Amino acid sequence: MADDKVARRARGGTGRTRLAEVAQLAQVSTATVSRVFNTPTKVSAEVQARVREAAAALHWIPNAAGRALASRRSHIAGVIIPTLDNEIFARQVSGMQAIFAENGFTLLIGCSNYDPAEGLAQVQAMLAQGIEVLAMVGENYPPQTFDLLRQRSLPYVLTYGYRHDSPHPCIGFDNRAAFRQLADYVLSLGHRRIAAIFQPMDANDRVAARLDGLRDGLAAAGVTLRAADLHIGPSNMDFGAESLRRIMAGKTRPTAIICGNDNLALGAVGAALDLGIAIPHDLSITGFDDLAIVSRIAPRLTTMRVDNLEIGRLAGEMLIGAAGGRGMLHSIELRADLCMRATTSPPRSAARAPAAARDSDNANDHQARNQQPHAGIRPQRVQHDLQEDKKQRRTP
Amino acid sequence: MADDKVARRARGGTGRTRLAEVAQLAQVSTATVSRVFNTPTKVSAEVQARVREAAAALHWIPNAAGRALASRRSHIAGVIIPTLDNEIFARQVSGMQAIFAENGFTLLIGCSNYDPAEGLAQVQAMLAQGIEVLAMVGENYPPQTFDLLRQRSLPYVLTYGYRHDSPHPCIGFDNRAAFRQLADYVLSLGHRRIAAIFQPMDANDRVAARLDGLRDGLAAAGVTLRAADLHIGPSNMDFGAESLRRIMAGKTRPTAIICGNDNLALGAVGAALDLGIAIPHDLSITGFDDLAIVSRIAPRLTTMRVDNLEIGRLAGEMLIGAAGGRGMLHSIELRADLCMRATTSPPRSAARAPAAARDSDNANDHQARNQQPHAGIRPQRVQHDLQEDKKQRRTP
DNA sequence: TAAAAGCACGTAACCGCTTACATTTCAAGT
DNA sequence: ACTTGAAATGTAAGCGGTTACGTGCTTTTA
Repeated sequence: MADDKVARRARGGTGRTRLAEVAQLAQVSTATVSRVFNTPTKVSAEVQARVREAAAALHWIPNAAGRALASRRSHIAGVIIPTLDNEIFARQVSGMQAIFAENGFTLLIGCSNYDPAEGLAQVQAMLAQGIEVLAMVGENYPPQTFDLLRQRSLPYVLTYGYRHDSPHPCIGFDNRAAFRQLADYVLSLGHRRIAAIFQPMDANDRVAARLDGLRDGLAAAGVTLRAADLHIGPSNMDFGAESLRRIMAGKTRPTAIICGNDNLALGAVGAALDLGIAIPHDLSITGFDDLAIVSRIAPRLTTMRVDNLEIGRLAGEMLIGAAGGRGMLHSIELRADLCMRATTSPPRSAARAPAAARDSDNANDHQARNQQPHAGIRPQRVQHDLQEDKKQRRTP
Repeated sequence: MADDKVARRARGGTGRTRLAEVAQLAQVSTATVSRVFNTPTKVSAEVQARVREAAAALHWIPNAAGRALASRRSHIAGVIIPTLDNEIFARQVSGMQAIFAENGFTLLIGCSNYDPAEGLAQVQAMLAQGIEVLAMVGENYPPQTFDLLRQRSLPYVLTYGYRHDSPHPCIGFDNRAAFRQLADYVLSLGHRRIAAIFQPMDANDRVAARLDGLRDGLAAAGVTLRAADLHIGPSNMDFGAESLRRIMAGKTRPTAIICGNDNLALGAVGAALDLGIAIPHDLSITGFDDLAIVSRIAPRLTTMRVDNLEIGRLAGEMLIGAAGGRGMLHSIELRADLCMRATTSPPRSAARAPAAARDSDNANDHQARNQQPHAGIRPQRVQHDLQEDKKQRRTP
């Protein structure tokens, strides 16, 4: 009776061919089939051939859920990025995916849209999916997020940013140091009145670090960033353009503008040109990221570059190691390279600039090297991209 | 004896808290816990509260593998794109992910790197993961791919391209018609010697369709595309630039160049400017895609726009419907809108051009309207972006 | 040459959850 | 008062694999 009912129960199933069917066709046990695909050395050649043939004949594709359940390994990795709508994150994901794919891992991608809470939600969803390891851009997530990870002792690594005093393993560059470098460079050109256009820094540790770095540099040179010269808003070209117009509408204009990233810089450059402001003669502008486009359009943007593909790869490799039990999680610092191009030069008032910039007429005069020099010839690329083509590499 | 051994067996498990533990703490059966989270209406309020409390206390996150196995539903969707390194695909994925997330689906992203075989491999991996539905860009996949899908009657939709005679449901625009439109536009400006720079079309149906559309248009006007004027190569700015130099090195230069996409066009424009060729006066250039950047930098590129975010959303919605058993898969054609901007104008030889272009000196002279005009005022946007701001919409 | 040690493969107990069916309870219908 | 049925909960059989153990057999080892 009871047996009847059980037998009558709809034979659930997904309809997909199962390992058991392969086993039946190959006349072996299910265990053997499993071994053929997981530990082939444990199965004789003949049997193996028979099983593979059967599997192929039935178009069998193993069911990942069943496998994950039984083996307690999902072979799924996760990565949380702010948005796919950004070349630099997309590139990181590309690098990571390549590594994970090579190692039989599926990569789950989650976008936080720059919202910490959404980031946490994504992490939870991924934990449900059974990710074995996780990479996350930045460290702006609710503390609870890291508790969850620690609780499950799930290997994770933060990417893009690097802070020597971070409590988490991270792979990236030091935002603060990078902007300090940028500030030093601009100051070395002789600029003393400098404005800044940045993306919002709530929920974005990286941006805050950048601004800190900028301030470090300015402070060291005795220059202050006036409140009126700091514009913070959406990270897009429109805001860059709008901010530039606002900045240049003031009574005393800065001679240089440091932007939080390339998009803002691109917008600012465009707006400046529209206003008839000569770049870099009347105004120097810098970006950050070295988006593919910025070195290919005029005026070629001075910016800083980080090898995001490499960040992705390194993160992938480290996490694969951690998932396998081999390898330890640790931090890796990458260099951010300054790409001096055609949107920076000494200010017109360079004659009155400090010693460093006065020593030699040309020493820091990128303008002379980059823009149409009176001599008519333009040898700028050679000099100009001096740093530009150096490969980025891990800091020793 | 045997019992002893069984009992002694290592208590496997992942270490994660399980539903059973929640049930125990809440003093209910596992079935009830499951119901609380899946069919809450079937559980009384008090019990529900007790269960939720227990789950929260234990930080329980359901195991997706177990759930998938038991329910025969993975709640996983897949999407295959050529590469993440492209704004248009990234945007499609964004749109799709938003919809899927809203519906409790996890989106798996796979990149084929423009390689059909790799695309098939990705599909197989996704089938293993148990995707319930699939979106794929383009239709360039080994036939076997579609067999697999049909075999499992897995709902899928192709995106980006649309062909009324396609055997698959697809959501996108008609590449051929779009390039026909582009060709007609360029011809209407009076151009008769036209060159083309395209990405490779092996393994890329979309590109072939584009070239067909271009040829359709030219043929209708009695113009032929000479072999020497068709340059095919990697879809990047470098190749665009290189091709332009090659084209302009010929004895008789074309007056217009139609590029397969914005990247190629961007490269061509840059190279032309470097050569001192006036755009669009000496040479008109068109792109395709309307990347975010191309309307923000000078000279603003004439191109065509497709709403990729919408494509993603529509695909997501349709597939969600299909996964739920509701809703049918069908094709949707979107418009591709021509964005006439500053890189196209009648050729210098317009005096000898057909009536349409001769009527007014300025009618189609984008150059005059967009670049610094002598008059000082620049009313071009109004006229110029006439079509540019129209929202793209589904073809009725 | 007998005992120990591999090998190759089969058996069956899970993995964590869902869900068909069984059971209990209680208000409504007759 | 008794049947009926809906509502709430429990019981336990899988879902499709993996893998610890067990079972014959063929090689070493002593």
